Formats: sequence, C-alpha cells, structure tokens
Amino acid sequence: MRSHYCGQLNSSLLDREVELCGWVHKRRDHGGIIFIDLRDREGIAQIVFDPDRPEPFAIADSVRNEYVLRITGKIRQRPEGTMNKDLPTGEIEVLAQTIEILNKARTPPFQLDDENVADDTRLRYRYIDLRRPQMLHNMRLRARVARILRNYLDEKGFIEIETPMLTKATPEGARDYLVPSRTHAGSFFALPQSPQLFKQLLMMSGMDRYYQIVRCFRDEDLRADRQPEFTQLDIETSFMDETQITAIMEEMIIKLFKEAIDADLPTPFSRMTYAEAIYRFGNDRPDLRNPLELTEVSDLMKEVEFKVFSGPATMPDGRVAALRVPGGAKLSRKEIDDYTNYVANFGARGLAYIKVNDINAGTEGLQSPVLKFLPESIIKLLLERTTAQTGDLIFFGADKARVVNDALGALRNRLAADMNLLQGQWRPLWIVDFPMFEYNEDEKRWDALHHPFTAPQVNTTAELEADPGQCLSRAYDLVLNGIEMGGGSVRINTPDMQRTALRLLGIDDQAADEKFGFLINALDYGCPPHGGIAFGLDRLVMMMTGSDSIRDVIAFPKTQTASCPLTSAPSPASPKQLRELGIKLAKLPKQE
RNA sequence: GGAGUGGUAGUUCAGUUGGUUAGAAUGCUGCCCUGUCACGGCAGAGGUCGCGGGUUCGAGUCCCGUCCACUCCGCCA
Repeated sequence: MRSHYCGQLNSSLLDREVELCGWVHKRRDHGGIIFIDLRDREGIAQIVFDPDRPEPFAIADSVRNEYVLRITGKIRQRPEGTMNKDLPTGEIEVLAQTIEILNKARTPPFQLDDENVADDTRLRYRYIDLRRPQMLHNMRLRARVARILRNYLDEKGFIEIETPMLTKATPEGARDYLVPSRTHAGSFFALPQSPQLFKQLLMMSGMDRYYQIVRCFRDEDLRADRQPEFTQLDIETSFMDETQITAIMEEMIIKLFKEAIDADLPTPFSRMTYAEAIYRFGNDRPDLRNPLELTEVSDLMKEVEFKVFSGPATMPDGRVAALRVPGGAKLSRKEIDDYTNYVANFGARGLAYIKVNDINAGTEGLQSPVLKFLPESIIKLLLERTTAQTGDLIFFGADKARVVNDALGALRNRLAADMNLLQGQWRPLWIVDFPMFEYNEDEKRWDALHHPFTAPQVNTTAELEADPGQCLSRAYDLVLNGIEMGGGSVRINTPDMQRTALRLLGIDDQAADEKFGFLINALDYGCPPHGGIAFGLDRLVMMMTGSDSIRDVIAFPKTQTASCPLTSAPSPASPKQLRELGIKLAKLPKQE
C-alpha cells in the first residue's frame, strides 16, 4: 500500500515513483494548482496536483484536513525559488498521479498546530492530540528509553519478570485501588503500589537480578508530576551493597541519557547526606542548578530581644535560617508580599527580610522592618555569614525547623524560577543516610521514611530499638534537577530485624503475621542479602522531553480528579455486576 | 479536606459602571485565484455566556450554590 513514509523522501529519490499514505495536514488551493501537505509519523511531504490530470485534481479539490489519503506520484525537484528550508523534505515534492480517499474526516475539534489547547479538550480527543509531532516525539522517546534500559539490564544479567497486578492490600503507604473478588465475595484484591514484596521474594528464590517495567497504582491526589497509574523501572539484586547498587544504576542512567537524548551527565554523581540536604537547602531533593542556599543563623538569634527570632532559635525543634538572594534588593514591596503569601502555604507566619542597599554604609545602608529589633553586632555577623553584597536581599525563616525548611526550601525554588537563577543543564545527586523513621505527631508513633523493609545501618535489633529516631537507613534516592527520579535501599533480610522494624511502626507480631507473614516466613528459608531501586519512568521521560506535565509523556493519562475524558472512566457499575460481586452501594450515584 | 486561577463561537481569547443586535483571531462553508508552504482575495454560517437559583425594570457582568479543568498545600511508605 505504501512505498515510503512521507518524512523519508529526499532528493536521492528524484524521478522515483512513490506510493504514500497519510493524513491531510494542510491543503493550499490556488485554483489552478493544489498543494497538499501529507503527514505521516515520519514527517510531511508536499504533494502537487496539476489540472493536466483532471480526475486526481478534482479529488484533491474535495479533500479536507485530516482526510486519510493514498497517493501515487513522482518525486521531483521543486522549481527554483520554491524550496522550503524549514521542511526536511522541502527540496522535493511529489507530482500526484493518483489519489484515493481512504477515509474522510470531520473537522478536528482543534488545530494540530495550536500549542495552546486546554488539557481536557486534548484528552477528550487524545487520538487527535497524539497526532501532533511533539506528542509523537514524546511517545517515541519513551519507547527508546524503555528499550535502552532493557538492553542495559539484560546485558548485566537482569531477568525481566512479571509480578501480579491482582494482589494483596498493604496497610502502610498510599491508599490502594481495590478490586472486588467475585469468587470470594466481600474480599478484595489491591492493585500494586509497587512490586516491592514480590521482588524481594524473587531474590529469596535465587533469581539474583530482577527487573521489570511495571505499572503501579496509588489512589492519592494528583499533581503535574503524579498520576494514579504510573510506570516504574523496578530493580532488585542479591549480594550487592548500597555502594555497588548505586554504582551500577549510575552507569545505567548515564548511558540512558547519552543514548536517548545525547546528554552528558556530570560524573561521578554528587552525593549528599539527607541531613546536609535539609540543612543547606531545606529539602531532601535539592535542585543543584540553583545557587541559593540557606544560612544557619539560629545561634546568632538566641539572645536577641525580637521574640519572633529568639523563640525558634531557643526551641529544641526550632530553626532560624537566612536565604540570601543576590540582586534581590530590587524586589518590590508587592513581590515580597507575594512571596510572603507563598510561604504561608507551607505554614510560615511571616517572611522577614533585609535589603542591602549599600554594604559599606553600616546600618544606614540596610532597609528592613526588623532592623530595629536586632543589635548592630548581630546584624554585622549576619551580613558576614551570609556574605551579603550591595544589591542583595536576605529572607528569614524562623519557626519550627520543619516549617522553616519547607518554606525556605520552596521559596528557594520559586526564586530560582522567577529570577532565572538556574545554572547548567543536568545535576544528578544521590541522597544517602536517610533516617530510618520520622515521628508522626498525629498518630503518636514512628513512620518509615522509606518503607518498612529498608535495612538500618545498625546490625542488631537492640541497637535499632535503643534510639529509633537517630538510626539511619541504608536507603538512597537519585535526584535530578530537583526531581526525585528514583529511590531504593538495601533490605532487611532476617525475620528478627523485620519484626522489630514493624513493631516500631506500630505493627505488632500478630498484625505483622496477618499482613506480611508470607514475607517474614520467606526471610526464614534462606534469604540472601539483597537490595534494589525503582525509577519513575514517566518522570525520566518528562525531564528528557522538557515537558511541564507528566500527562505529556503518557498516551492516555487521567485528569486531576483521576478521570478519563476520552472514555468517561470511571463509570457506574450495573446492578448485575454489583450483585455478582456482593456489593451494595451506600449511596446511589447521581443520575446523569 | 483546603487555597488559588479559569469556564463566553469548533479552538484560543476580549467583553468598560449592570443597559440596544455579545466581539476578535483562527478554524469551518461557498466563490475567485497556476508556485504556495501561517498562501491570498471576497462573501457567509457559527453562541444553552459551564449548570441551578437569587437580586434587579434589565445579568455574560452582582450575590449564593454546584459541576468541570488546571496549579499548589495536605496526601503520595
């Protein structure tokens, strides 16, 4: 039916007869001559219809945008002065001999070259949206990424193994998507949040190296970089420690970026402890392209009269930190107010600042509502420590450390975006030495920072129990330009340690047996030391394509309320289906 | 659960202090046009102003409720 793709035509094919199939991208009718830009997945070719051939000419006259055509014709050089440098096929054109309308098309709901179409319109007509070259490119890059990863892991001896989609609900973590069981009425499967336990079991089976490109499901609210179903590159190995695992993964990511988009990541990747990341950036996934850093000033503020600063400075869980913004003195009152409102999102009750109009003029050169509350000696130390220069602005956060870190960490990102501060292209970073647990104030118990199967850096249960809050884990995250690309850990591999870890999370032995008994049992039947990692494939592709939204790298994504405008999913179940499943609705859905 | 922004022609948007027949661009339809590629020219069609209620002589505009989309907080081991 077709001899070439439209986009493959070039002057090496001069005088060749070709057969093309594709969509009418654009028709230009000059009365005596008609041009049709025919589009397929490889590109666009210009087809010329000459009135010398009345029959094809009449058909070309009748076609409309997005009609599907088959055309035969002869490749020829375009006349002098009519070549199009913007088109890869712009040196040549196809003089049409025959044209067949394979299918008509209604007028598309939006123009393919319109870059600014509302998301729900695009999603309702996703099959048209995906015709756009950018979307096609994203899908193909995604396929290339998956292929490169498979090739690499296959070379390294990893075995691709599928794990169940219908599985057991896990109590920790995100909300599960539940699937009712017909044969066990009243019982439910859960769709996997990740294949975590299965991949550990595969290590106990002696598979040694496993990977899977796998869909995961989490029923939580959506964001620009979060979908309810998303794809992970999931990996697990036996007999490797964290140094070896991160090394082999680093090699994989470097190779991936090189082969997929010809990007050279700086090597070796930076490494930073969790504590250092929080201290310097207020955040455990800092964007290292951003030069702004927090400056610790708690010690300077302990004695000052100003309660807003001295209070947090003397609280055990308080923090006072400064954020110097080079050139920030030019920010207007309104801009500063906007930032104050912004940090209020993160619990900050205010945003103190000092404008440095002239660093050499002492207090006279400064401008700030809080200046009068601070002794001159402290101000001097402050300026030294923040290395403030004329023209800078210094923001302050003073509150519980958590609030200061969240607020100034977010402000740091916001300022970099607003003031165009990002430097360099790619800044990968391993974050290591995570705490095992963080205390959950609401539930009055420990939460796992990573997950309940992560090994601690101590070897005995006694050491872990002695001071859980201080215990570090053998977890690692890979952060790229401020986005968490992946994370993993070395796992617990003895029943004792696993039970202890679960107990600290408020899961007693009986509950542990009910929920994870199969895992704990397996740990007792010859479990190798093992660990792994999972990468967010969608986010990787999103970064590589420079997309603002994860939806642009997923063929059929969901909206922010987790619905699909194309299929109208989710939709009510029929009474018959519900009866078979033994389900009665507490509240009937609204009638359409 | 919360904060914000938006919803007007197929699409992207404008719409003043509440006041006559709701506009623009693009797309669409018809006619004209033999070298265009954002083709051009002329003419034309196209509106439940998201939905429901209220205020008013009068509502796209004001008020209340509601739905949808997007961004963010909470949430996401």
